[in-house]
Amino acid sequence: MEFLDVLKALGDENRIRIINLLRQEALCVCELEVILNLSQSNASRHVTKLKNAKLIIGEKKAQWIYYRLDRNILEKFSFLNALFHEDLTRLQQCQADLLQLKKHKESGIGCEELTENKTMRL
Amino acid sequence: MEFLDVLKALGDENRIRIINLLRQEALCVCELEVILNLSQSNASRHVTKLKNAKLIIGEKKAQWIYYRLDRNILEKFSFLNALFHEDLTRLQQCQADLLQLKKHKESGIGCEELTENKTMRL
DNA sequence: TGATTATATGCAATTTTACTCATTTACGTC
DNA sequence: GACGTAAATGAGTAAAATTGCATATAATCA
Repeated sequence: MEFLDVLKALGDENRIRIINLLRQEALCVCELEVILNLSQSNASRHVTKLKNAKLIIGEKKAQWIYYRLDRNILEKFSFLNALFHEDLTRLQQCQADLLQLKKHKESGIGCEELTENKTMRL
Repeated sequence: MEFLDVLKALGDENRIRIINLLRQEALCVCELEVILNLSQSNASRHVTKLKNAKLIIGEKKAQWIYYRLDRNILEKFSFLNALFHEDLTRLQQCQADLLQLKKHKESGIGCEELTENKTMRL
């Protein structure tokens, strides 16, 4: 059942935290890596698992791949709406992670901003 | 997070099938065993896991323990309502299991009925 | 009391999952 | 083309989960 793949993909703390961040905005692996303090390969593997479960999709932009929630699956399994938009928002860890995300974005050391700054400096 | 325990408990086919049956009515381990064709210890272990995640509670009656969904958790995590009452009902396997449950109940060889018949025969 | 039934659990085997390290592939900059 | 960064993946390991078999406990019945 693909339904079970979805549930299995959700049964991991790191992947729940990733989902929570992507709920807010599209992010690439290197950003998830920093915000959640995961190793590169570990972050990538969790993202791959979420992608295989069709919970997220990635869009390539230059050398980055921006991952975001896939709306198709939200329509397919109605429990995901409640899970993502209600239950997740109440979790302490998820709230803390969103703060980290905000900090990270404001710090201006995001992967893309860095490149843009480099470019601007030329 | 107890939230994660719930998600992990749901990430298994046998446990989803158990949940699906208990959605319909309270059942004891020996009935789940027959309907889902699981070994006794395996059925018991899955039930224990669901119980630990507080998804189900058991009520002892004579030598049986009747397990049913715990309404408290449904109020705590809103996604469970949609999951149990919408998404589960659409799964082929779950629909088939409900038919099996019906058959099992009608057959009159349920654990309690058997005892009742025995009693009546006396 | 002794036999039967329902349930839980200790132990061990097997499978699955998560993780790290090192490497590869792809894209972009100099 | 050489170098640097992003992302994926192969290999290996450690931890966790699933399961079966045998046994233990508790309740019921004869």
